Amino acid sequence: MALSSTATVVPLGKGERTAARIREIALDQFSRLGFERVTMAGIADAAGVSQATLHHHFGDKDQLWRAAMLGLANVIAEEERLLAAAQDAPAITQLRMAMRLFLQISWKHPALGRIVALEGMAGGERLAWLNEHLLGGRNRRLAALVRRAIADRELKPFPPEQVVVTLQAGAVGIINLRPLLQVNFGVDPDTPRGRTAHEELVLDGLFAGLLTDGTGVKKKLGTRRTRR
Amino acid sequence: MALSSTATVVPLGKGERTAARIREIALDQFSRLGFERVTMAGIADAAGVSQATLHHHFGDKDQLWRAAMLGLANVIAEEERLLAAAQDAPAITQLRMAMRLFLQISWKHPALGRIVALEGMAGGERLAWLNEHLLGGRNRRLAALVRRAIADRELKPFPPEQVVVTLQAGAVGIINLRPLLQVNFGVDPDTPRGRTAHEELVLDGLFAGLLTDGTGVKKKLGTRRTRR
DNA sequence: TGAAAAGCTGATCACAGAATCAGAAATTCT
DNA sequence: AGAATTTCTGATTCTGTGATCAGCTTTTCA
Repeated sequence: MALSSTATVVPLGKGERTAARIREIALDQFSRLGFERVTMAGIADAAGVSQATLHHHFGDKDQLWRAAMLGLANVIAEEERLLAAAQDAPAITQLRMAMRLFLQISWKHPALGRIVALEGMAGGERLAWLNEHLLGGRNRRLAALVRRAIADRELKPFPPEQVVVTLQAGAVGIINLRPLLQVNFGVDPDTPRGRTAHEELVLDGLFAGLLTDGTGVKKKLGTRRTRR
Repeated sequence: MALSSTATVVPLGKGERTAARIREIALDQFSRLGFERVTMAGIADAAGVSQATLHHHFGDKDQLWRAAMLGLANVIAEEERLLAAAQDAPAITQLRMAMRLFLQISWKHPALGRIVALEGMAGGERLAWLNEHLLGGRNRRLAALVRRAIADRELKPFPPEQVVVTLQAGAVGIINLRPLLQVNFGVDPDTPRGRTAHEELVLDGLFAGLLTDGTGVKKKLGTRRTRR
């Protein structure tokens, strides 16, 4: 039940507090199990309220889902803010930073990656909603960065939209297929060490490629950490 | 309702025919919607039989799921066979071929990638089953190839298991996040042209990296097609 | 050809989960 | 304090879904 820092200073009333708690729990469950496997009773239980309370605050299950998703808006805004600080850097640097940020943020807020993967695969109305309200702007901005990086001759001239989704899909896939990693190789990526190794692998793998440059020596790239 | 070529020569009886049809439809629906969103009634409807028939042939929903999944065994066997033909080639070549095969096969049998993604993300009993009965051997074989390729100094020395899952996740993610691609950029990867471009992007992107080598000229790699 | 087995169905049951509602309890407002 | 409003609940309804079963039809086979 660790709650995120809601930046509001207003001392929210009782109703708003339980509503917020419900939203958090709902976000967690929705992202973990997917829409269908989540039950109103389950959320109510975890939140320590009656099922009817959920309906009182949010109407129906769909509306609760949307309310919960808006909790991710903060997360994305956080990424935007950190990225905006580097807006004068070369496009390729910003791109790399964006991917690193996404991985780090996905680590801090696992719901983000899981939701993108789950709904991105399912398609349908919920994906459309997510895109309109949460992801669309970010994706368009990334595509613009890719275009600039290609113009700068820093990226190979693949179709920019596909590059964005490739980067995104790679990251999302890797974040979410952890169970596969665990089941197959007994590796636990849920440790600080494992996580860092994973990040490096993803970033270097995607950007610089897995192949050596022929000499057997891994060329060290600019992987400097984003300052916090 | 285009049915795949069941290689059996025995002129299967009526019961086996409908059972096979049910399995096919079930595989399609399970991979598309995930276990929970699939209903027995839906499958029965699509197969043109009564719901009770499903239970007659397969017992319960879980058993039907497993029966349907075994349909993928052929697909994986097909990959194995094509790959075995190149077992004397360098490990890195085999790896690249394996990835290309996986992409091509996933195109021909979309259920494979979707299932791996869906269940790989969900974890749980069904993933364990899949791993034991379908994917485990393949993954271990890929890991061995990666190890050899690293020993040959062809791949950077990342942890082999993570490399496998990275490759797999990248491919799976890209195959399955098509709706995301479509929603965001209006690109339709479901065309021969789009598909090929996609394959190249994934393979070159993952293996050689998205970055140019500094000269702005894309180094052409051995992307020769597997003969059929 | 006739009996046995296999294939299949409509009807029905049991149950989980979403949604509703009247009213109790708590909070806010004047 | 007392009214009004908000917050919350237990009980209930309703719908969708998995599963069962008795019996009809078709196929198999001796």
